[in-house]
Amino acid sequence: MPELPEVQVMRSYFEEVALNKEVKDVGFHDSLNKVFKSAKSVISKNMLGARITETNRLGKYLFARLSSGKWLHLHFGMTGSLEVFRSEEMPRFTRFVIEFTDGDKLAFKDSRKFGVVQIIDDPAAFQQNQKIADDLLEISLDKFKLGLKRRSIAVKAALLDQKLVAGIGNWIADEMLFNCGIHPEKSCKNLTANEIESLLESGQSIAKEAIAADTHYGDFPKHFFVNYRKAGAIHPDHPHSPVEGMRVGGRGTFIVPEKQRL
DNA sequence: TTATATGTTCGATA
DNA sequence: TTATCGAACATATA
Repeated sequence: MPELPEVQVMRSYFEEVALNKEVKDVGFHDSLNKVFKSAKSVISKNMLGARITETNRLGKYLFARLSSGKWLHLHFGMTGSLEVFRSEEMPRFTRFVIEFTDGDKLAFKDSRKFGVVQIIDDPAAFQQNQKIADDLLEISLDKFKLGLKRRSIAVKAALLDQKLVAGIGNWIADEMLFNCGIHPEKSCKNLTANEIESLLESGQSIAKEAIAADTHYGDFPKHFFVNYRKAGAIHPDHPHSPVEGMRVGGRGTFIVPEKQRL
């Protein structure tokens, strides 16, 4: 579930559980070591005995500052999430566990193992090295516009590119394009200034509303397109134009044809 | 059994 | 060289 709003909600959850607590132990549970982008010894060395002093987020990337000096970076891939447990058996698909001295254990779960657990110097350096753009909630209209202008790909593919703006994922991209009445395959270079502006506004308000609803699906505003995001569904505002599925930029994509013409 | 999945990266191609 | 596209990654679920 991890796009910007989901990661923001997980950040809050992480803070509730971990802030100012001391790490007593860490546990590694991925036999293929796919999610550990730093050596396990490095993760242990930096985390054992350290406290979590603050958190940060850029797009879908979550960071936790360690009192030992470096930062823990978590990325949730397609299927990552967090869950606290204590004496129970660890949750299904747990890949990484942070155990605190008060007995709480925080599980990083990720069935598909596209997630990341890693030690980094600091979020700013990480952003630079990975060439990640500004967060959707922070980016200026100018930067957003420039990023779109210098590409000639389908607008949806551009929105999903974290080097253009950080935090948009597949459902938010569809949501934005629906709101703005833009076909996902429209080329970036054919976007009008108005369309670009409304895309950014739309993306920001979607993210904020989703965070406000705690990213709980059932609590999303009724007008959210994601509620009707499957082929054949009928959006109440467009009773005669059933939702159509297609593939754009390699991703499942849904539109209301009547509203989003090429 | 087949298709799809809320993400990112890498290699091939233009 | 640079931009774009599609495959690949590992696994679960419908």
